[in-house]
Amino acid sequence: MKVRQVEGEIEYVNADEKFVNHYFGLEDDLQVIAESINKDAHVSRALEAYWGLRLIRQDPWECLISYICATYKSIPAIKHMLNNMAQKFGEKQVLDGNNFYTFPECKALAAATEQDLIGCGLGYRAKYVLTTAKKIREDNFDFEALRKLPYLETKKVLMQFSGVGAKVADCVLLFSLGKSEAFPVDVWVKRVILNHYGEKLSPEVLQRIEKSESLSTGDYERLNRFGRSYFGKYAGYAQEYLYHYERITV
DNA sequence: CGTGGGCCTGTCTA
DNA sequence: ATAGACAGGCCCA
Repeated sequence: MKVRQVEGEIEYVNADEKFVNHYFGLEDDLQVIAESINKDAHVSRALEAYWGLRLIRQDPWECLISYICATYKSIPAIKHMLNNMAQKFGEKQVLDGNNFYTFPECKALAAATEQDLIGCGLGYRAKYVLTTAKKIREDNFDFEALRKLPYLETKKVLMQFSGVGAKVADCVLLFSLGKSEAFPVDVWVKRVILNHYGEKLSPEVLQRIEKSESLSTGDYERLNRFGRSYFGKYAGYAQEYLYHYERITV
């Protein structure tokens, strides 16, 4: 499948238009979403600066494993790891004479050894990926069933997997399970909140997260809850715009 | 039940 | 060039 964007127009080259629209969130009504999350001048600036930014709908399995791998890693390093895994455990596809590798199936990773995965550069994450893949296979786990559950319940289920804490769970909920109220708090979102929403938190909490490098479980919950209650049912979209704005612009 | 320390290793900077 | 810091957090004590 091949698709590209040229001058704001999307070209569907041998691609399933319906799939592409769904995958890139093109069906989402940005006007409605923007009205819903446009609570203050700062998020308003972010919306204007990156108008058109949307949430993708990844495959939940792929999303889960990718974010397990993403912990405590830089983005280039994450890409590298995922490429290694795809080459070693994915299926080869040829398009226009170029080789590509699909994201590995659960079956393939469950059959891997820890050393295989360490060889892909996963480090200590190898154990998490392996344990999670095996559990999904043993339980015959159904990601689709999660779509019917409410946000908090779904999050609890995901957090039972090895290597999945609140942040990873929130990312999977947002980017693959359609839970638009999920509000992942990573280091960048933490900076957003410190720099622009400090007055929304209690002074004690504010002071604590300012001086600490990492986020405790409790403080993650507090920032996450702030995002969801302040921005509402499309908090995840607010998160995306604010995150992007903080990374690129500020 | 909440909190702090340790962690594989690829990238980037000094 | 090569060492050292840091990275889209999680687990365990």
